[in-house]
Amino acid sequence: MSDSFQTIPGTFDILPDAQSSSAGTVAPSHAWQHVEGTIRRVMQRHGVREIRTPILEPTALIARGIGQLTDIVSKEMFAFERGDAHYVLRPEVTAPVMRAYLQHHLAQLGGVQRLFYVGPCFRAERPQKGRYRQFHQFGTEYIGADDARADAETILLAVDIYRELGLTDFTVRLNSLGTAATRPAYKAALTAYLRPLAGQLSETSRERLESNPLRILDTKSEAERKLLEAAPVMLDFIDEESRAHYKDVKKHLEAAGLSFEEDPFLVRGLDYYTRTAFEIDSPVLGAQSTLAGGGRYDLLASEIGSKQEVPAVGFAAGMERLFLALEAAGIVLPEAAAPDVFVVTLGDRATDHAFPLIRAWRQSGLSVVYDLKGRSMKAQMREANRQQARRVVILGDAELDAGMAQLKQMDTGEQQSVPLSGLPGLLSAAT
RNA sequence: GUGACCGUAGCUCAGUCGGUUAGAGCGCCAGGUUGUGGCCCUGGAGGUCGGGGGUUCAAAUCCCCUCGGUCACCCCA
Repeated sequence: MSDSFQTIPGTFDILPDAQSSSAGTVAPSHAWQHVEGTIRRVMQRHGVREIRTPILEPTALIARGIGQLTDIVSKEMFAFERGDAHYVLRPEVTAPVMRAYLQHHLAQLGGVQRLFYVGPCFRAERPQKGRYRQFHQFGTEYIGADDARADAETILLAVDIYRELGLTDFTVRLNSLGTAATRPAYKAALTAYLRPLAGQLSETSRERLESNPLRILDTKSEAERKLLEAAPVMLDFIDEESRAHYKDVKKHLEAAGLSFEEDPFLVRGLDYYTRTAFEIDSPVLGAQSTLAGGGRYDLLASEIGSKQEVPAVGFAAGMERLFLALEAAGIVLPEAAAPDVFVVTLGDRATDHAFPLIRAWRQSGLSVVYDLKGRSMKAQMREANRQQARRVVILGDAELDAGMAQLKQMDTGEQQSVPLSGLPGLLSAAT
C-alpha cells in the first residue's frame, strides 16, 4: 500500500459496482447516471438547456465574481500559474456561466437564457461528510430575467428534481437580501446592534463585525443565535421594489403549493447575491445540511465586466449530498442494466465462430457479453448468472457442426435447441 | 488551518495482562457434475497486521514519528 498510488484526499473514484470502502465512492456509476438522467429530464421539461464550461477558468473571474473577501477565494481555491496566466479549478459554476453568457453575447439571442450544468468543482477544504475537494454540482442559471416567476421557478425546479428522485424530506428556506443600495443601511444597523454585545461573540464573529457582519447571521453557535433573536431584520431595510419582488416570489411559490420557511437570517456565502436567497436543507446530512442553495445575483454581470446590468437567478446543488440524502431516505436507485445475452462457447472452433456473431448481435442493438478468460463452461455459466444475463446462448463444436445452438432462459432454466440462423430473430424478440 | 477518533485479507470485522506457521464470514478461484448458473459440500488463492523507527529474548499487541481515513470546527454544494 505504501508504494502504490491513491486518490488525492477529498477526491474519489466512481466505480461500476458499489464498494463500501473507506475512501468511499459515494455511489456506483450507474447511480450517477440515473440521477443525472433525472436532472436532465426535469431540466428539459422546463426548457432549460445544458451548458458546459471549462473546468479551468481565469483566477480573476472567480475572484471578482464571487468576491475577493469570501473564504472560497481567499483560502479555498486550487489556483496556479503558468507564465503570466493565472488559472483556477472552478470552485463553482455560476461565474463561469455568466462569463460564457457575456463572452458569446447570448443576450443578443433575445429572451431569457435558461441554462443548466452538471459537473465537477474544486475547493481546497478539509474533507468531511458531504464535503469533498473535488465535488459535483448541478444547477441552473436563468440569465436576463428579473421577473419574480424566474426566482420561483428556479426554486421549484430544484424541488421537482428532488421529488422526482423520491426525496421528500427537505425544507426550503427563503429570504430577501435587498439590493446593493439598501444593504449598507442594514449592515450599519446590525453592526450597531451587535457592537455592544461584542464581548459575548466568538472570535470569528468579532472579526466579522468589522469585515462582513452579515455572515454572523448564519452562525451555528446557540449562544449567538440567542443574541440575534432581537437583532434588526434585513426585510425591514430593503427597498419597496425588492419588497414587492419578494412578495411576488412568495405568491408564486404558494400558488405552486410549495411550503417554505421564511428565514430572516439566511445569507449566502458569495458576494454577488441580491434580493432572493434560498436554501434547501436535508435533516439527514449532518453538519453539511445544505442540499442546494441559490438566489438572485443581479450584480454579478457588472462585477465581471458587463457594461449593462444583467438580472439573473439560479441555484447550485451538490451531487454527493444528494446521494447521502437518498441513501438516508432509504431510496433504492435502479440497478444497472443487465446484459440481454451471455454467450458461452466450448471449443476453439465454436469460440472463433461466435466472435463475429456477437459483434453482429451487438450492432443490432443487443447487449451481449461473453467470457474473455477462456474458462470452463461452468465458470462461464457462473459469470452469466453473476451478470444477471437474461438469456444464455451456448455454442459448442457439436452444435456448430449441426448449425444449431442452445438458447437458455436463465430465470426459468428452460433450454431449447435452435438453428443458428434463427437466433437473431429469437434474441431480439422480447423476453 | 485546528481538534477528536480510527487504520488486521477485495469487503465487514475478530484477535492487546506482548509468546510458536495471524483468523472468521462474505466475495473470488477450482473441484464435486468427461458440456450447464443460482442452493449445498470440499479444497485453494489472497495479508511485509498503513509505513518507518524504538523498547524487548519475542511486537498486530507497548512507545515515538509519519502517511491515510472518518467526523467536527471553519466554510459551504
